Amino acid sequence: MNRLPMCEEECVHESAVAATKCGMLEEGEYLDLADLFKLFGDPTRLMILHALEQQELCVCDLAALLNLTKSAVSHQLKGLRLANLVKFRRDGQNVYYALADGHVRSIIDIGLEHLHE
Amino acid sequence: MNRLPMCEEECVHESAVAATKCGMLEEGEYLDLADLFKLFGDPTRLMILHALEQQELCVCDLAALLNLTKSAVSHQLKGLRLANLVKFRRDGQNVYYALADGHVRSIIDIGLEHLHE
DNA sequence: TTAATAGTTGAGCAATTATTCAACAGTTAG
DNA sequence: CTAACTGTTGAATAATTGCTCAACTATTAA
Repeated sequence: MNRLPMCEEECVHESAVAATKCGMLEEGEYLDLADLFKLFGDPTRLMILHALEQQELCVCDLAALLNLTKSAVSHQLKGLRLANLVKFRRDGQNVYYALADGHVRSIIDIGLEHLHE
Repeated sequence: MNRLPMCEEECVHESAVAATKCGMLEEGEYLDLADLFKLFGDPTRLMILHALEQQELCVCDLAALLNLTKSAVSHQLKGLRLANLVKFRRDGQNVYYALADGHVRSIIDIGLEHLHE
């Protein structure tokens, strides 16, 4: 996000850049989008999300499934909660987590498709 | 990826965990998938990808469009290249980059859909 | 009430990463 | 050839981040 030296302005296809600039989103959109995709950029969170694709699970289940501490799982779930990727309900001592909507599955599926082609 | 203390094994819904475990992928898949999504987890790379959704551009164009140095753009493009998200062709002094396939657009679109709902 | 279990949270540490800088390679023009 | 330009690369730095640890809250049972 720094200012450009003049020489970098000279070598550009100006009309192409101008046209592309019109189609760009506001900077905040890219920041929000990046924060969302960062959540998919960690194997632990991907495993949590993929597990929850299959069924609702409590924190302890996820910890046992993935060989992690409850604390580590809870920290990751917090990020997923704040991004509205998972929802939760308390039942007695347990807190059960589930996917909030179908976007998680869609994104993971496209990612796997890309890897396997 | 540490070993669990015994107490964490006791509080688990064992059949749910066992069933979920069967549906999980191999660990390497989650690592690869995370590496892929990490590329979407940075605003600069997202802007590069979104610009290339609109048209093929050279490194200098991207640098001017995004107010970055050519070096910064080139570094980011390297990651995108290694993940087969972008392709490139040289024409004289310029190297033109374009999206490699439709997965980038699909993933970004779903991400935006999630943010805006 | 006390004890036990499930879950959350904040601080701190180790590892990852985005950018800058400087040097280098490839192409074109004179 | 040299000079100018586009683009790449490696090292270094600054910022981010995932996990652990310890302390805490909440619910249940005795």
